[in-house]
Amino acid sequence: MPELPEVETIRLGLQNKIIGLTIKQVELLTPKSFQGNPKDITGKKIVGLWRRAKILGVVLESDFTMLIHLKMSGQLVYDSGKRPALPDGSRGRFIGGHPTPDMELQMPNRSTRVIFTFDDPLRPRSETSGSKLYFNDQRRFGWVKIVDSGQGIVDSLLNNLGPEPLEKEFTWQILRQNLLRHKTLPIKVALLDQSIVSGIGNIYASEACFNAKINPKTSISNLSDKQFKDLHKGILKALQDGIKHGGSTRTNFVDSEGRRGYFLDYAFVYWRDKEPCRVCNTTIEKIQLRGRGTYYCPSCQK
DNA sequence: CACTTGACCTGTCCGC
DNA sequence: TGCGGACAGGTCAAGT
Repeated sequence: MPELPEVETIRLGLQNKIIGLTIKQVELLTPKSFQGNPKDITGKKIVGLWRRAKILGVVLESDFTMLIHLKMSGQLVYDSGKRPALPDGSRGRFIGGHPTPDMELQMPNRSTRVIFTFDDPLRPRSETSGSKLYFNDQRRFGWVKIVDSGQGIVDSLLNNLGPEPLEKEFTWQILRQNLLRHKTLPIKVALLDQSIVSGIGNIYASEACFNAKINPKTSISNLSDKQFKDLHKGILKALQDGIKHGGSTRTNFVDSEGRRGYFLDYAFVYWRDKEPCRVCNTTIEKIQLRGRGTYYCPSCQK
């Protein structure tokens, strides 16, 4: 579920917490979730943190970068060790009405795969002190990968990705050009293709089509230039709104402090089938496209 | 070549 | 109550 806005929310939260910290220990509770040698990053200081598409990069001094993909159910939760990891305010309702079991708020929990412990500058001699970063992943699709920072290795792993939608080089003309490589695809399916535009997943693909007033089934070859422009704007709005509300939590997304995101309280179509359109009151419909749930307003999106 | 399906996983929900 | 099956959705490999 983490898409660009969710990963960006995590990056923004971690940025002022872990840069400058030194990794003291790496514990692999689920070794399969971690590729590479933990020794390559142990004792190294974190000097940078970036996001490309849905991938986070943790840059370490002297040669290594740790790439993290959260896939469906990944979380990165930071615990300073100085106060409760998860403030009481986070124990809110989840969409769908599931109260959050306290157990899931404890770190570590049964979905914790990797624990990073940092040197605590305040208590450098203690073995047990130090803040921690927990990589949790219920479904184990996500991964952490240690790669050499140099020799273009990181670039080669990222170079099949399409443009970053929130960067200025992502124009409507670029969007059109990349989409026209696949003339017959339904537009919503194409938006999930990371080589066309990166970072969009199933939630924001439906929302972007709604914002542009385009039916998600529409074949790319049938789109006008006005519709490419509207789609470009619709993508930006969906992603920016997602970031503004701290991401989308349908089941288990949380930010770096364990807090849910609120975008779905403002979404127009995603997970709103059988509910009235916020614009025209028509009942929102759900269909399957390429096996993925797709939501739209049959009246606003002809 | 264009496109679809299956695999990877776990947890929840629904019908019988 | 228990059980089987569908569903959730990111990405890649394999299949049509």
